[in-house]
Amino acid sequence: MKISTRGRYGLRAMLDLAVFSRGEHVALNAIAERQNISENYLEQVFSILRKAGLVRSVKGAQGGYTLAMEPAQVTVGMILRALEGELAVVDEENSGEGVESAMLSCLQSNVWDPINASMNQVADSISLQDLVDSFNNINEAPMYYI
Amino acid sequence: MKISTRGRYGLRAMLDLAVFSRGEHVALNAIAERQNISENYLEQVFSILRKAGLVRSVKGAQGGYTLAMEPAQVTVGMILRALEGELAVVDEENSGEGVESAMLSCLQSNVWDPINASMNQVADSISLQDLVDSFNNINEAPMYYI
DNA sequence: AAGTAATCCTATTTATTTAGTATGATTTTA
DNA sequence: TAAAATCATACTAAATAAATAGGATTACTT
Repeated sequence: MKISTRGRYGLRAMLDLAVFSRGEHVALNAIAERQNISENYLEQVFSILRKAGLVRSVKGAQGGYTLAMEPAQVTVGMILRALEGELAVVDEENSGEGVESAMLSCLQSNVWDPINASMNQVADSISLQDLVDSFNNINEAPMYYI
Repeated sequence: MKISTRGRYGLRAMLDLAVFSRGEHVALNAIAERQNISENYLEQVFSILRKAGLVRSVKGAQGGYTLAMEPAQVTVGMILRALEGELAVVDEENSGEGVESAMLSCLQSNVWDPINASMNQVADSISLQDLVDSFNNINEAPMYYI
């Protein structure tokens, strides 16, 4: 029922990147330090984000990561689905017969599908830019992304 | 990210009870058999449901379980919260300071809270009676609850 | 050209949670 | 009194999650 640390760390790291990178590469150890996350573990998370096309990497000294798209183009849903797989509270396939199977289908279409749809809809309605704006507001420090 | 078997089994068992009990006690082994669930495991699930006030039990031979309320009064949300705890994808408390903490609050209020709210809203909008109706429709066998 | 700072890759370990099993006690009906 | 059921709890096994570790590769800098 809970989103794992991978998803939570990853979303937070993406927000960190959006707030602090200003188009330049940011090394993982900077993010890891700011966010108090194990650098080794963050590497695994960024490997997923990179393969999903959400961040770009530059290897070598002075390398690091940048967002692959504008913050306004990236939704929370895209990030979470990349890290956690389909945003779904249940995904049983069910192709049997009988009472058990009929109830499983009934629950799938009346309960799980609507819950899954609403989660995805909310997650897709929030962009990384929305988070950046909110964060800057909270911090009352509109110094980033001038 | 997934609802555990406890929640899934429990919801299915509640639907089974609503469909098949017609106000009489139903023994766990009947449900376990119909739904293909380990009886021992179902016992644990029903222990939770009983303590949550969702079912009533009668001990001894010819005993069993009945719903504690009318199916129209019980929502999917009530059942799932009883079995799974708060329906929330994240619940970190966070009372620190600094960038890390500010981002955690930002994500909590902009992402997790809205997702949690929408899940609960959907789950609370579906009653057990809705599921019974849908199940009977699917089965085209309006023979229960005459 | 060498050294260094970074990503990249993947194996291993540890901890936690989930799922299921087992057993015996208690209660009530027949 | 026997049988059928809930009740309670302890235990085990499997799966998943979280973190750690270490080396390979790449590219910048001096």
